[in-house]
Amino acid sequence: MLSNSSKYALKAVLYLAVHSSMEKKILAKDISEPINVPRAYIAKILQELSRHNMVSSMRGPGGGFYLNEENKKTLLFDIINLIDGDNRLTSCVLSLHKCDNENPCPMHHLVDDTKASFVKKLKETSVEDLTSEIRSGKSFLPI
Amino acid sequence: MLSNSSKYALKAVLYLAVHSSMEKKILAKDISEPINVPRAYIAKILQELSRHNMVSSMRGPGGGFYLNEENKKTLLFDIINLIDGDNRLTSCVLSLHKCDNENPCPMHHLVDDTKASFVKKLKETSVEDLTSEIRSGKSFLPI
DNA sequence: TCCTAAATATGACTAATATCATGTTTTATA
DNA sequence: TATAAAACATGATATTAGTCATATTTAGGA
Repeated sequence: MLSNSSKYALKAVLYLAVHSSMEKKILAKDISEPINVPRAYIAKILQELSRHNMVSSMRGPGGGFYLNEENKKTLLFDIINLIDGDNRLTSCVLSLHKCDNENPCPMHHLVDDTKASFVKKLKETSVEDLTSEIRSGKSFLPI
Repeated sequence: MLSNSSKYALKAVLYLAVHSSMEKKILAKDISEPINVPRAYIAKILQELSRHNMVSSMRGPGGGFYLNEENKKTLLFDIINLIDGDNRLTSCVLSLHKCDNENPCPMHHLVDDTKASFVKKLKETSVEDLTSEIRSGKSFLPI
């Protein structure tokens, strides 16, 4: 469904969303431990996210990663697309190029609506939206 | 979502379902071409399916692969599980081990019902079911 | 019974993904 | 302005998924 990398990206961003702010930046190594992702690896992913304006960062002493207000509005869909590539989510289940509603593959009807609704949700849910859920104790971000 | 291998497996089985019978066995190489999967690779997958009774085969001259009536009742879920391993379909989106309905991860609610309905469909759909769809021209199995 | 055609088994190779390591640049502070 | 702490960039390694090749076994037909 999702690559490890994009799962890591989501976990890191959600962690930042809950624990960081402009005044409280967090080091890569202090993100890696609680979300249980290798330090150097999450650093690399954070840099990619930073380059595309999905997380904010500051170099030097007192620096680190954090989310600004704009970052928090990032859609889950955009994070996944950045890390996993454009069409991992939307391509045919059997990877048939010609598959569409006019020329459906044998599994098309079986998965089309569930997939569409999944993608729809990813497109209408922002980091911010999930954050409030976590804050209110409706969901958790453990290992 | 699904690994290439299990997509290949599904395509091969569906191809056999439509084109083969006990009297009309098909060679691995004559399956590989129409479904656009490397010959040696699909052979390997077919052997795995054969070992687990999801396709039938016969060695020697005039041999090949085919589906018997029992094979056709195989559920899509079983094929995917065999190739991709038990919990690829059912595990948490973020790969959190502790994630369940009592302890949902932040994305749990977002994906739970769509995933459940997807798995449900895979569990209640057999190869046979899809075959009739293909035969009646409601869906297609091209490249 | 010998030859050939097929699946089967096994292992080697390749490519993609994931992980690690090292050096460079930026920024704050003394 | 020197030093240290951090992100950033790049490339190397390891692991896994996917692909290929070769040898073995089985079955049918001459």
